[in-house]
Amino acid sequence: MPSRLESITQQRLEKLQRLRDSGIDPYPHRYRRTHTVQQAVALFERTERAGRLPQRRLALAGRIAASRDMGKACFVDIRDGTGKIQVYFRLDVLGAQSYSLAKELDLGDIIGVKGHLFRTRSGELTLEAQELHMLAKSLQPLPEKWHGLVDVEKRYRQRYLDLISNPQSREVFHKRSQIIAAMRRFLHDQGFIEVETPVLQPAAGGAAAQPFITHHHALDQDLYLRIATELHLKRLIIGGFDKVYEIGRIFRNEGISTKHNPEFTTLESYQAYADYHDVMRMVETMVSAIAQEVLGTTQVSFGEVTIELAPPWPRKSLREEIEERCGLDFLAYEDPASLRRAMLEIGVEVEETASPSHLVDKLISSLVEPNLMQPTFLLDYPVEMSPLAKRTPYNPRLVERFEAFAAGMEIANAFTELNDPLEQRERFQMQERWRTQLGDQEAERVDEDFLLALEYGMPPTGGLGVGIDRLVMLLTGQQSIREVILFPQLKSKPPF
RNA sequence: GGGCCGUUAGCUCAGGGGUAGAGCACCUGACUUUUAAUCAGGGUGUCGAAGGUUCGAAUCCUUCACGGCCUACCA
Repeated sequence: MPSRLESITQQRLEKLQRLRDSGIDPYPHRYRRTHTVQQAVALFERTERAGRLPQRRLALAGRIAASRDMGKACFVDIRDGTGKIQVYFRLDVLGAQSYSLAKELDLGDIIGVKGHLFRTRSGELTLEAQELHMLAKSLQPLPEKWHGLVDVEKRYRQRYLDLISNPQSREVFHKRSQIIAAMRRFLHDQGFIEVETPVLQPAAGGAAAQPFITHHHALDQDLYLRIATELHLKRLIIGGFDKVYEIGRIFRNEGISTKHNPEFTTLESYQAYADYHDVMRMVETMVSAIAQEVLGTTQVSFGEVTIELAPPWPRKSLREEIEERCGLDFLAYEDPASLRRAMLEIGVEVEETASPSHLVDKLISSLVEPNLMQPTFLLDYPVEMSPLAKRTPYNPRLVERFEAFAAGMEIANAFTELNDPLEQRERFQMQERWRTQLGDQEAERVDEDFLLALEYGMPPTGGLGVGIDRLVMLLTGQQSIREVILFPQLKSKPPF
């Protein structure tokens, strides 16, 4: 006995053969449509308002999303990239031969139809087809029309089915595109130029993370996929591009969760002669401008809460914020071991081998981050966890760095960039010591090539990193990063 | 990595020791303005996989695979 799947496919294959036998190419090379669905609707509504009867014959094309067969007439809904419209086939209009083709249509087939528009008795705008062409025969059944595709794994593995059957999913990715376009416009209007820097690097730096490793055969050399775009963009500031940005994919060889995908997209921007206060103003202005442009509002819903993105966002000292949350002043501890003991007392456990940079980070991620629903800037981080940022004038143990939080997520990270090449070398060396002594695989390495660039002189600079995927989550109300990445990373499955 | 939950027809889901079920989709027939079309008929399946318990396993047990959520690490 053939399986269920094979028998369906067999039925479709027989239909396919019948099409070919009757001289119809089921996969023609092109179809000249005159209008998209959206354009057709707009055209009809214009003529309707002008009190005229639409005369013009239109050619539309799309995938069959539903069909209602009435015997000697039938209705199908077709969908293209712009919308859905009903098509009406009549035996007496179409003729026996074309009508028999219409009767053979399956949900999922892609067709072209030519005819004119009218309104049915119930007022639905409909194209009465005088011609019908098969543009691509579908051999697989589509998910159910009413519930759509629900199976989460299938939605991610076969995203095209998700997009065909779930309008909400189409909407999220459409918005993602608009968000990134709005971001580019904003940066362009501010005088930033967009650049591209290498993904393949001899050493991965610019962030605390483990890289993916690969190998170049011709060079016979190991290369790393970038974990940040930071160090190359600063080289461009040194090169005299005063405002640069890159929107690009970066790769981190770490865990996967609702907030983490191994490859994700960041915006990094660098502005000469600016500090982190200037960058703060830019972030709050940019995010609210994007929301206004794409969503038409600066208020977004996220789970149970409504988030107001209009500037100004509150600025709070990281040190005071942590002290408010748990009574612990991280500056009161001179060495990592005593801070670690104090954290243990308030129930925050950290591994024995954790490097100093991990300690405060742990306090932030467990106590602060989940509680910051409204957009908030936290300012001035410990120097140990920010090897690329400049110290504050008022306390050498802190750097001019901020992170922006919203919806319980970190969405941006920025600092006044360290431009003293000798101090930068010392900071790298401190990181290198953690790597060798504490086994901190995420510590920065001494990057001689970057240090050489710094030695030529980098102007005072404000730098910024924004997690685009998380920003899209925030603006579309999605609770999982997989809902805003078209093809999220999943474990491979054995073939069917 | 740890914990909990899930995997049954193409899709959405019931069924929890005794012949494999429903709706949609699909197939056959009727119907020339339907729209979750309607009406009559048809079940198309490796119950995620492999072992085990049992007279008998979709159901109970073990292991494994994949996924979801929480947790740990990171952004």
